[in-house]
Amino acid sequence: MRVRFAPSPTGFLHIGNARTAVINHLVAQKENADLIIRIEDTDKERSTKESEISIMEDLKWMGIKWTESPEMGGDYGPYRQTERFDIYKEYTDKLIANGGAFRCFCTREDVEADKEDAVKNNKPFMDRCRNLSTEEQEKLVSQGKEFTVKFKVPEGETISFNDLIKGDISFKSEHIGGDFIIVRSDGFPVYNYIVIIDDTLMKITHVIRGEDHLSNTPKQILIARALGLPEPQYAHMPLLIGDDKKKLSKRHGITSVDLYKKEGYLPEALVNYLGLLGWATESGEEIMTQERLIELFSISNIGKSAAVFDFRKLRWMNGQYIKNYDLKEITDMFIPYLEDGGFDLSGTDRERIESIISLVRGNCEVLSDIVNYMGIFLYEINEPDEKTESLLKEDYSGDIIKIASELIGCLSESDFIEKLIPGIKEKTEHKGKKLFHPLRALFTGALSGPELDLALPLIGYDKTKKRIEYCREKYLK
RNA sequence: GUCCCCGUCGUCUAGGGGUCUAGGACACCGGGUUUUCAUCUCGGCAGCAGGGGUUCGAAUCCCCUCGGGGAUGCCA
Repeated sequence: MRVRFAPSPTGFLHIGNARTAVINHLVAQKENADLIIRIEDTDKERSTKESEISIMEDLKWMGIKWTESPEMGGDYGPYRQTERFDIYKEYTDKLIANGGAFRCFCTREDVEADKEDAVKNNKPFMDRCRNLSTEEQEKLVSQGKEFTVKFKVPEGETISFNDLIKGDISFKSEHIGGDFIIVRSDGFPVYNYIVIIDDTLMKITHVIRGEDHLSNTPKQILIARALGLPEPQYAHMPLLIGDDKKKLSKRHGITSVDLYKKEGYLPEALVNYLGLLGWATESGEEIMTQERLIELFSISNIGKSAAVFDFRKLRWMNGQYIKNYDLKEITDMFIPYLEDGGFDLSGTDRERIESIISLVRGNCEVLSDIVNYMGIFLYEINEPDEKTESLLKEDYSGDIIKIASELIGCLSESDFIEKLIPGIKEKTEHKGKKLFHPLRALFTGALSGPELDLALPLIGYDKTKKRIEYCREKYLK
């Protein structure tokens, strides 16, 4: 079994394409199949090398494993379509020679008018150049007239195939929109044409791709037939859509994998979420190792309907991974986010960093959340935000600040942890929310965060004292 | 316009004629734990798009309508 992922390098790896890649990867791992990466770069306006590089990086980051690619090579290369033009040329010549394709000299205006006419009269579109003889075609070419090459759609045929996800699909040839371009006027071949050539030449057995390609499939099958090539099995995955049920785009939030990486999503969580979208396990388990995911996965249990991409659930899932990851490893992952967030860790030993992370990881859903909590332990003073400030200005907070300030002077490094909070409680007679909320604000400058009892030892005596003094100065006039 | 695909809680889904008073997860709401927030835990709210059939019986099968998505000449 051989499957493929064939991105076009026209931007960053989109989350929808990432899902296709993940599914292909899961299938390949499950069936011990080859996974081929092919770069579909025939859109010369939009394809860029940088895009190809970033897509490959994102795939690697997600842990996708492939067996053939442009950089790795393989027995069926080259794996970049722009490097295969001589192959396509051969097939194009063959098609023109056997009447399967023809040169079309129509202008855009001609075609537009003809199509409009066809729609208006509710009859299939017929191309003007469809019946040009070879001689007439040659003559126009020699006159220097611009042309495209078109596939001549046979009349009265039915194209049907069994889609592994959608089931039996069938199209009548007169409904696929008429003769279609396979080579542009600039000589570049078009996706719909070469995709099937490459799939068969690369011995792809199962084409697993997005549903947006479903209506293109009959065209590709027709080309295969005309060329005497075998047809692969197809599996069209339902699309990923936004919460407004529309195609996922920028306005739905972040849609490219590199941005998820930047925000601090773990590749394991992304793969878990993407791999599980569209189906469910029998037992209902959702947080799974990749091995488990592969074990339970089957292309046949993917549902048929489009799925809304749920950012909230992905976040939750990512948080689960953060909470359960090996402490040393997750610390390594957090550190770059801390450095980006402006924290200087050079004076802090590794053990202390790990202790802090072990305490605050529960508050993080994405790695970048860590910057909200690290200041509690590393900065001398954490400037309270507006809400925290208004809490600190309350009378009951004032009591606490006053008592804390009196007490801290009598306490030392060795006993402040066990005596400070109990002492404040006793003297102020505050308890519950009225006690702990102001305390939290006082010690951390925020209204939420890690457990106070555990945080205090990590904050230390000096910082605690400074913060109390700071708040006394500021709020206790 | 035409063709193709799809339609179970807000979201992802389980369920494929009786075991469905429709199950789970995220989100949301409430209780408990935490002498605070979060975490964790327990509970609750909430759905078969609509209408016709078929059947003793339909979320499950068929038809229609509606809704959404996709394709339809130089994107992939």
